[in-house]
Amino acid sequence: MKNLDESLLTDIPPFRKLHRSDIREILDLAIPKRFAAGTLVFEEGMVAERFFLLLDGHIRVLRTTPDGEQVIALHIASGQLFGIAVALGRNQYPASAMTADECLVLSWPNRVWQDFIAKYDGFATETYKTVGARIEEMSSRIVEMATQQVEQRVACALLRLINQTGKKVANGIEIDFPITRQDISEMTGTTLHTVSRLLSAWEKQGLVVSKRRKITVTQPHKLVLLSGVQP
Amino acid sequence: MKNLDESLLTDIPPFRKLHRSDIREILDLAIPKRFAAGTLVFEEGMVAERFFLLLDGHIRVLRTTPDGEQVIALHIASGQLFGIAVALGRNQYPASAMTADECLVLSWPNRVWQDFIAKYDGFATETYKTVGARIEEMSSRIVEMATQQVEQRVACALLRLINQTGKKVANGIEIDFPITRQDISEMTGTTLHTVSRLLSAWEKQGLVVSKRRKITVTQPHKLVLLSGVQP
DNA sequence: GGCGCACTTTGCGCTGCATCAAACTTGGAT
DNA sequence: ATCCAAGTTTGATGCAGCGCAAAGTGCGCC
Repeated sequence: MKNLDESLLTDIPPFRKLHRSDIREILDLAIPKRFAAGTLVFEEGMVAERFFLLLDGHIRVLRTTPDGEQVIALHIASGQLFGIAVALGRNQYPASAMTADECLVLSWPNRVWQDFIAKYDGFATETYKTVGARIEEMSSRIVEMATQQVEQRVACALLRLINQTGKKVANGIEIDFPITRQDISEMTGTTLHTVSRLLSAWEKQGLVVSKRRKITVTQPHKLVLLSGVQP
Repeated sequence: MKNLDESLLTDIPPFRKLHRSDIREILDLAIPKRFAAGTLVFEEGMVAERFFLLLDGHIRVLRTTPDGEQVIALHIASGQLFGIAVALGRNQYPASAMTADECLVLSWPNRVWQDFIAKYDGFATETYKTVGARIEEMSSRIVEMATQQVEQRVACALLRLINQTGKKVANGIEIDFPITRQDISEMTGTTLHTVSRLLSAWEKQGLVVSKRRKITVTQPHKLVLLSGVQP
């Protein structure tokens, strides 16, 4: 499309070191698109032809089991690349990407990837830093799922969410996109019932406040205690 | 050290496209080292100064929880790079690497990484393909842990092991390095007791044969059925 | 050859969490 | 204003698999 403003990319790590003219070139190759909440950007198994940058909103990376259960592998916050199968030598997307709220996304065809890597200083390094962070997150989740009880896993999931996408508000830190008990159960490998019971209990103890599709953590510190890191 | 033979690297993907002279250069920069079974090559949290290639043997990638429990994140088969924190913008190793059997390892200082990437055609691509495969494996494990019963998870773990490091023998496919019930429990987030019960049951049904520290899968197909993929 | 350790097996009771079931709440659509 | 679907809460029940305990077995080593 036309006339995306250069300032869109200047604060985003993979592009931070670039000159205005480089950013212009990059933007001119991009296709911007708006997605409504709850829509798929791409689906697991699709042939990967493009890679994406989330400019605004929040994205869930999902995998679906043969019998239709969903698991949320991770969340993408704005400013991050996603769907970068091309960077990892995959020709299909290994998971689906669904918007959690309204999203603004840029995308480029895979063929420009090599140019970006070769031409733009810091692009490769910063991108693979993101990959490294995601690997670290995934491996932490594996450790959690292997060793911790449900309560601790849910606490960890909540902490991770407020760290990554939390917004400071009057009474604490809130998760600034709509999220249901079901979503949290899909992040932690439990059921929405159990998550509901936990949140109710925590609300009674004053650790969190939650309305429908909205959670605010009022006492992160106490949640950390529950999560069972370094006892 | 001296005089490593060029043929060591010619079949290994990241180096496959290179000329003999390039391989010579690369080998001259490498330090080879032998590790006995059950020793640490590097430890979680250590400042990452080198990256590694496993020439022979098998390596377990471990993480340890605050209360001392171990989780096996993945296994490395010979011919693969590991400890490539440098490729992912990390300056500490995010996990420990322990040999499962006797291993022969090459290593290089991180500072040559950029040169390898820049200079050697296909090195980056092949390396990141490996990274992609590991991400895929980890995300599959997350899905399994979130949705499957212990029996299915153990079946999956066994299948993964024989696919990655299995050796065909007379009566089936064996895992060709020593592995205990405890190890399998650390891969699947269960207890050695449960693994022992499962293996005993499977042995009665003729799916596997196992001796101490040794497992042979005799009927992989039936194990696939148990593992619960695509019903 | 036999001591001792590391690994394995098996039994039993208990519990954390899933499963089933049903009512309640909320916000958006008409 | 009313209705409805989506999300949430709460109770009751069952069982997979963990924790604990104790005995068995193969292997390396002196």
